[in-house]
Amino acid sequence: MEYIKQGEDILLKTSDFDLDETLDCGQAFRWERQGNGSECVYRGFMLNTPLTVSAEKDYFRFRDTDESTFVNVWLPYFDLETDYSEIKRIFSEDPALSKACAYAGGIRILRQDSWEALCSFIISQNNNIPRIKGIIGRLCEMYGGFPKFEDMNGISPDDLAPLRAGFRAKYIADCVRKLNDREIVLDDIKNFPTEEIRKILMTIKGVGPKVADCAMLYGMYRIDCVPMDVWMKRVMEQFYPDGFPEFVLPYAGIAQQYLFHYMRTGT
DNA sequence: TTCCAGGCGTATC
DNA sequence: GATACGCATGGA
Repeated sequence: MEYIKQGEDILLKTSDFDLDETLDCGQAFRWERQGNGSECVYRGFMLNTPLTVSAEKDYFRFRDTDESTFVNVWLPYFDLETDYSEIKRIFSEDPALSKACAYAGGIRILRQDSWEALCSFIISQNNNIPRIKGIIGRLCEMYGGFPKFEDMNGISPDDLAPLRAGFRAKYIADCVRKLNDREIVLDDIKNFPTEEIRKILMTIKGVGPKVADCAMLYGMYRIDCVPMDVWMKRVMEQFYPDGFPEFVLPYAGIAQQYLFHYMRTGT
């Protein structure tokens, strides 16, 4: 991984990175593909930090940002300092994972903000991706950007009616209240053991095992967490009736991302 | 019209 | 602890 500045833009050379596979595989909901389809350009945000990123012949072009933001926000966000070739080499010992990596080897885990991930995946439950994006988009409209939970202090489910989030509105309200009351402090618990974080997150209404694991995997970089949704249950039944092999476990969350995408859009 | 979507709360056993 | 059912909304 190396980058250079070119005028206002930053050009990045790296491997194991595909924008479509990474930004459109159900781990983040605020990236929109631009243009006609022939060129690969995405615009989106991490909280309220904007970015336009495109894939060109030999590099990725990062626009609407600056070097300090690139280094401090986007390098970690796209997990660009992790060697995915090595992880895929480990996965290549497993037949199903090997296929999943061959199908979409440019997936990376997005290291998102813990609150943004938690909020997004509360909204995701029993929902489809276009509608998840719609609800989060309306949340951002309501607040002029992705709100801090402090901005939402005192919110009631009725206040959230314009989001058309359905039964999830009361879950968002409960989450916001617990964070504002400091009943749960994400910055503190993200250092706790995984099991303990999961237990604490699940005290929030509407947060069960799956949403908790998404919040941990995408919002706290717990790459051993495997969110078990309907698709991953199918994967496990079909390929891993006795669970993942031992050598996958430390990276099971990343394995999950390849397999989820493969099961959902491949085959 | 009915079914389903990156689940979870609740009731019941 | 396991299982069945309802849930807001909107697209297919």
